[in-house]
Amino acid sequence: MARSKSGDDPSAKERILAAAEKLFAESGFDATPTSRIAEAARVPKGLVHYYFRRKSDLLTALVKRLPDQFIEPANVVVPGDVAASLRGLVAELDARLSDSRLLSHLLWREADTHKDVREALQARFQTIVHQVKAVIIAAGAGSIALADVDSAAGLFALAVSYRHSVARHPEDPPMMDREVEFIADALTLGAGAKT
Amino acid sequence: MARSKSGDDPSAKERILAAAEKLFAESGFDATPTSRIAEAARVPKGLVHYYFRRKSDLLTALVKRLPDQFIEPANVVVPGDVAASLRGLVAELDARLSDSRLLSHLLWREADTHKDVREALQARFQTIVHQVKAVIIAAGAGSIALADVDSAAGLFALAVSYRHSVARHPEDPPMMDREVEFIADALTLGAGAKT
Amino acid sequence: MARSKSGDDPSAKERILAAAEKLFAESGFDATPTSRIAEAARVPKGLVHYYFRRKSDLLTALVKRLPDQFIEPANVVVPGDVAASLRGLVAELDARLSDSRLLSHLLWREADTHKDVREALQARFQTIVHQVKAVIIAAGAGSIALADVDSAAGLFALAVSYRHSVARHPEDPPMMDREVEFIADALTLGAGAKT
Amino acid sequence: MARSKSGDDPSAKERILAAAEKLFAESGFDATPTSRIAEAARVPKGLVHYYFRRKSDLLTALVKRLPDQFIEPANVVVPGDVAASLRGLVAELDARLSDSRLLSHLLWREADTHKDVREALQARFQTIVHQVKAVIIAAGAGSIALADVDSAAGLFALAVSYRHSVARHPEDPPMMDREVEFIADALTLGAGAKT
DNA sequence: AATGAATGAGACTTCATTCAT
DNA sequence: AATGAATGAAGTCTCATTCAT
Repeated sequence: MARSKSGDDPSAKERILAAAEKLFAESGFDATPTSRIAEAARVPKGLVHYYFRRKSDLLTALVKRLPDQFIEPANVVVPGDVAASLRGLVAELDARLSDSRLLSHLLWREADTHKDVREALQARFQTIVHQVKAVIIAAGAGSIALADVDSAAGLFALAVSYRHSVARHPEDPPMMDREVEFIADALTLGAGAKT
Repeated sequence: MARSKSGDDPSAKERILAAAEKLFAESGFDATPTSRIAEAARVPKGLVHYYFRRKSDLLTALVKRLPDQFIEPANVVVPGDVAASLRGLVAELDARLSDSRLLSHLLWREADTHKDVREALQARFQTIVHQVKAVIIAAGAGSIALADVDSAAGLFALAVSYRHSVARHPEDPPMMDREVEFIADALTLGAGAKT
Repeated sequence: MARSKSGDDPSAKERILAAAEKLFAESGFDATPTSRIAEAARVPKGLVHYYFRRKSDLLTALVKRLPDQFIEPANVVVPGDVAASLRGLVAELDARLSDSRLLSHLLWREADTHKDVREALQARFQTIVHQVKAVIIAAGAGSIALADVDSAAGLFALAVSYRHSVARHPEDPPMMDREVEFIADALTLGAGAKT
Repeated sequence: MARSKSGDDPSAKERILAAAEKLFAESGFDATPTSRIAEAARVPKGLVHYYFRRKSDLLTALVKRLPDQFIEPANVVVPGDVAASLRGLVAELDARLSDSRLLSHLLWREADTHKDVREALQARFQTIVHQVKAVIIAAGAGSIALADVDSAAGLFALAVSYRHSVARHPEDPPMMDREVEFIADALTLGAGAKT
């Protein structure tokens, strides 16, 4: 009886979080009543507030579920081939972030109103920038101008973030593999080297 | 005080829109009660709904106030110098968009929930992409690979949009002139030409 | 210019009343905003309140437009034939009341809330009863029991009122010629005579 | 006072319905704010909307409380005496409907605006017509013309409905036993038989 | 006489949150 | 630990009515 509702169902708390993530992403934080979350999670309304005293605690908990992005650069670096390395990094980030696409987008939207969320997103952005730089340097050592690395990593992180967080509507400008190629090539050719 | 409501004061309707823009940008659309807008605009609560029957009409009206972005490419193109041309374009767009920074940011956030807003932003994005392409082609004719223009224009527009729409918190990664330079150089050097 | 909007149009005041009658009957008094009346009457909103300071004045004015129901019994009485006389009376009332069907129904509905209206309807009902009695007596003199006249006239007036005021939905039980026939026959045959 | 909310008090939900019935009947549906209902029921305003999400749900719930009118014809039929049978039926209906006089009247008034209500009233009317016919046929078998039964039942049902639904003001024409007698006699005497 | 901008009271409704059980 | 009834604050929106012109 203690686990009457379990079996292999995720725990009630887990179901609540999953429902919140889905509904927040669909309709926005403010437009999603906790009652609808309870309904979607198939738990009584009271339980939502039992686990998450304030509604915003749901958002905070969701932020904590953001998957870690730490990637072993070694796994994607193809020494001497920046383009291939970046392609590998894109694939790796995609795989790792695709699970949390809804979540990323939702956080992006609520970042303004919730400090928690904003900080989490900023940290995530910085993490990506650092990883990109590490990969570029590891792959391009000797063949690229270091002066370009910051610019390229910034653009790259921007593109990836945009693709995973902001651009969610089918009509949005797709974030495009050719641009990534463009950056890689530019680096290799030493664009900006003269700067 | 005798002429508090007349003289050089903007009209009540204008004050309402200005207050809405400010408050929406500060706290978000949902978190801003119309009553606070009325208060900030120094008009009675009823007048807000007299001019804007539904709250979302305020957003629609705000969208219509988005300044036109049509720029005469001729004004910024420096023939033969892509970097200078893009720098000119950035300056031009900055000047034109800086007035509506709050507005852009607010719209970006509400794009998910309001179709009007989403469409306006998408149109605006496309406009910028087209202008960038026109400038690049005009400035770089003969010296750049046309195959790169789309990639470069996409990245550039993305950067500009991001800078004007998303990055608003002082802690956000600043949108960076060096990246623009990087793109220009890459184009000139023919990055991606081999694709 | 004084009659700039006239021509053969009914006066603005008249148009307002007509619009009010139609809209009140369609949606009810409370559910009809004066603004919609103004719109339907093609007059500025201010004019409605200029002519009818309070909204309820519209109802009062409408009551005053109730057509007089005074019928010359002589016109419908067929001496010696009660059935024919009642049939004539029905036709006469129908002709006279059909113009005001909307109005009757509307008044019926609002009778509870507006004393004016209630009194007008009661007066109208009494008028009809009296007329029915007069017709029956004139037509049936000698051949019917006077004791029945009140009962018959009451039923008859009830049927007519119902038909003109309450039963407006197509699905409502139609008010039925056979019943009128039934009453006439009953009178002639002396139903209730033994009472 | 310690048990003000418990004991033999009807439940809060019941009190709300009772208050709504009373106030709607007194002032009409539109003119009764839910806040006044809450006040009359001695419950906080929020509770009214907790039980009845929309105000119109109150009406729907009230409709469902309409007492069933199914009467065992056997209980009122006096074989061979139509008049007595109809008198019995009137008494029976009166006893059964008198509790819901306010309710009936209120529903009648709102029938135009609320489809639910209209349908309920129409069904109720048909039920009464059928019962009247059954009683007449059972009581008058052999002694009345079947051709008259429909007319008579229609008139009778009309009178009863009117009496229970419309005529509520003391000044309204009373609904009158003599009319019922009149109908019974007419049936027995074969009024309309020649039709 | 006529107009429509302006006003503010108040209605319905939603919902996060509390609390007794 | 869990529940769902209960609460009341707050929001959006409608509208009759007033008033300056």
